[in-house]
Amino acid sequence: MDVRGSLIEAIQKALLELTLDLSFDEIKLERPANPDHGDWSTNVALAISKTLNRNPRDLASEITAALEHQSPTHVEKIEIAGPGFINFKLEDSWLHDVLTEVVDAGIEDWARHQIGGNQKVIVEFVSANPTGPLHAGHGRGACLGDSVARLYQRCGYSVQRDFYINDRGTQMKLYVESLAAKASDKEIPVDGYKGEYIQEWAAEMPQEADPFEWGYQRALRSHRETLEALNIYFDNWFSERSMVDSGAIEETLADLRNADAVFDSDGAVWLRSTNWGDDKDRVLVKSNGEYTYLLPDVAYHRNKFERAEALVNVWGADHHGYINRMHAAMSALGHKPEDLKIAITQMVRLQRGGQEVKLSKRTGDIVELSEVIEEVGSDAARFTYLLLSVDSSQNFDLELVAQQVNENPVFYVQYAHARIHSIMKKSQEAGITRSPLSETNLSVLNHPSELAILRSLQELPTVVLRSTQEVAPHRITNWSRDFASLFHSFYHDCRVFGEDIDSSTTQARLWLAEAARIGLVISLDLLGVSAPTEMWRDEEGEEING
RNA sequence: GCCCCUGUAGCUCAGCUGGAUAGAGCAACGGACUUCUAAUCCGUAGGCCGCAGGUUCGAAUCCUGCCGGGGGCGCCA
Repeated sequence: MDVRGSLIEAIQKALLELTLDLSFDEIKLERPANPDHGDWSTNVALAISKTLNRNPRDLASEITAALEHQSPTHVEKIEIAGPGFINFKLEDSWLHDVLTEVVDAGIEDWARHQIGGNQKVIVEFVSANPTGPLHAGHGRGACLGDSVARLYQRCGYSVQRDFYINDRGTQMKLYVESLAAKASDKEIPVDGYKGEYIQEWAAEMPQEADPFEWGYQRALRSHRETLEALNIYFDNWFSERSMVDSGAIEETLADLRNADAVFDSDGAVWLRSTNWGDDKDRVLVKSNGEYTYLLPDVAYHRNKFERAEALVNVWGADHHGYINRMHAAMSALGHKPEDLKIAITQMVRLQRGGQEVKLSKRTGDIVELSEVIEEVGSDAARFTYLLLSVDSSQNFDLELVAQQVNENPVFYVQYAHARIHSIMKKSQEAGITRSPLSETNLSVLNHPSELAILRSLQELPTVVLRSTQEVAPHRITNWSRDFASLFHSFYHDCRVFGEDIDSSTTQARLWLAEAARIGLVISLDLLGVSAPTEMWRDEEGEEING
């Protein structure tokens, strides 16, 4: 059991002595921001004082007295502060235990959770129409979805990545018509696609090819290649058309009818989504007999629920109005809304040197995601897309991310990793071998910079958990920045080896570096960013990754 | 008009499941390379947390209203 758990248990026991029965989860233990407030702190006395109608400081002193009888491990001092906080000052040894835990768990198991219980989760993301290349805005959803999938995996879920392909319907028809028109030098339809790529792809298309099938495959290949450049791979490319062929769409409609969730009006078939909190009922089948976008998508979600117990969708901000109707449809089919989690990413505004670059797919002046990757590199692209909360809109400045290394934190984090490798390599070259951890005296680690690294490592499991629950990989990005900063400080303050460093210190610091490496690799992997072992910079200041 | 996101340092943003003195990066200024990579480190300065109420022992965080910014409100996808 870690310190946190044993402290909470101790508090629980102390409360029982005062005939107060609180559950483990009711007792909050926090890491205070101010070091003067100790290593851990609880507000439990404040929280219960109201219902007991007692003075919180009196309660705190009674709880503290009961705690002191138990003398919990690592606890050096217990203090009451402010309105009634109970602060625990711990011996440094608790952090030395953290080091051992981290190294024992390793990259594989530190900050890994089993809360998923191998439950199947499908993360659906990107799902861009196969009507043209992915643009820069898709990058955010792509990086987010992939990172969320990695987070779920780390929390013990069995994850599949799904890409839903709208390979039928109006937009597809317009795309194919545009492509065919361009190929035969005819006028592109009024609402058609007019981007540069239409011309390029039309020129590639063999004369005898079926524009529909060829155009569809061409767009899919474009998507696949771009995503692979970001190291993103899908388990399922799910075709909308396939559900027409299999009858799944009609089955879905029948299921909705059986659930009394549809009605006919004005010659159209409607989903009674207002029954489940939507502002309007929604058309499923138009009066001309064609499906709207909604019905096949409902069928697709029905299919996903056949394959998994929980679903996560990553949608763009323009789809937010769609959440209610999809939840309504799933409720009608007997699923729980909380089993379909929908993350909305706010807009990405692409800029180049402060000048806005338009994202529109139909102006013909698009910036493709592949161009972004080419310009800034996969690592910088992923890190940048995952830097902000998805609730904030993002200005992604290509020039800044590609060139101004100082404003670009990805290199800062990767450099910390490269430095660790350099320490390992150089110490080996100096003839130092790392002795087993069990034979290493960690108590020499007492410099604030050393202890700060261990404190931060101790927090990573919590960060991972919250990141997953909140669909918020940016917490990982921010943790990795803060952690890299702590490592760089340590690097400066504490030399690992050299003439004036005794061998026991060298040994302990080598293990500290190893623990730091584990933390960095885990966090970078969750972001899908590489962890280079060397990074050098040439004389012009351009970065070169090794 | 309705719905979603948002407003925190000059700029870009964390922090929001209520906690103690609100943080980081960049920009500005001043320091640190004979030593494991200076892509680094240390320091200084910089804040009515949009505004006004409310709840609370305690509010950047929760609630209400207002103001500003972005997005969405089709038998389009």
